[in-house]
Amino acid sequence: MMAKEITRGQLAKRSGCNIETIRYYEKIGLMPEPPRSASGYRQYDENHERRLLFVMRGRELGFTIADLTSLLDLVDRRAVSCGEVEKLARSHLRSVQEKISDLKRMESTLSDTVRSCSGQDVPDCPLIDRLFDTEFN
Amino acid sequence: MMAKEITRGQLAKRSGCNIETIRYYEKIGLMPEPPRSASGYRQYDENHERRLLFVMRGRELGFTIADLTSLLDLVDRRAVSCGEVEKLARSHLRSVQEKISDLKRMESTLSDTVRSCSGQDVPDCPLIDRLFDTEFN
DNA sequence: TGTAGTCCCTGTAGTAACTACAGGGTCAAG
DNA sequence: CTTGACCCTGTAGTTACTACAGGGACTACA
Repeated sequence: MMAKEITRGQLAKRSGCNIETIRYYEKIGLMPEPPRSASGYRQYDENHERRLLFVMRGRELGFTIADLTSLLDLVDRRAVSCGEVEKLARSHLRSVQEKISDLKRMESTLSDTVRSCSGQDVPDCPLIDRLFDTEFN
Repeated sequence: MMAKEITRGQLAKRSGCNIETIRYYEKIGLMPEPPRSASGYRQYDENHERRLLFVMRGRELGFTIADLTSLLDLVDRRAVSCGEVEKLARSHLRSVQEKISDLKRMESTLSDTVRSCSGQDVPDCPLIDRLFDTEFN
């Protein structure tokens, strides 16, 4: 089989991942150390690209590096158990939902407060008042 | 007027702020350096407490330290302009709204995917497939 | 053959907003 | 006078990258 290896820069371009991030993922063990050319250049193949895309998609879904390390470890050990993965994913889902509700709380307070702003160049400001006001914990 | 100064630990307890965080806020200039007792203990008064609560409420609303530095700078210079504050707050509000929509996208993908999980101890898993699948960018 | 430009290599530092030590001094109670 | 709970300082660790600096390698072109 023909290898058609690519460099780190090429992998970065193809995947859309920052070139330094690829090296970072290697350093923390999320990406394997690829073989090197005679002059020390990293040589990546389709498996590396596949794995990098896995990581990138996982990150887009908000999984932590630790989560992805666990998931890829299951894959690497050929020990994927849908039940286990689901457990991790559901726990992540809950944390995403918590973040959403935190942010929604912020959003409603912010928009309520900003709505009552005059927008004029005056020293009296509802937001400043609200932040100083002892009534709001 | 009677001063009734309190220590850092007391301020921490009263405000609910972590004791180390108070020192951190001082280091980055968000809190002023308080006077010291003869033996070097920090002595805080109501103004410090008020300011700390301002910062804590601001952080709860998701403002960055830089935002709060700007806001408090306006206050300190007695140059609060509701228009200016509103501009900052609206820009922050937009970023909160963006975060919400990012998280909602994550949430829907995650819950869709997890819903199709068998939850059984089997190697075939929709989430893993989805992360590996080239169809999903 | 020389050289310019673009890659790649390494290690390290910086980002945000804290949080948690270690190693030492202080203060109040018994 | 000792014990325990405080306070002080500086520094390192956390998350997930990102951005250098200083040096080698490779390609194209004159």
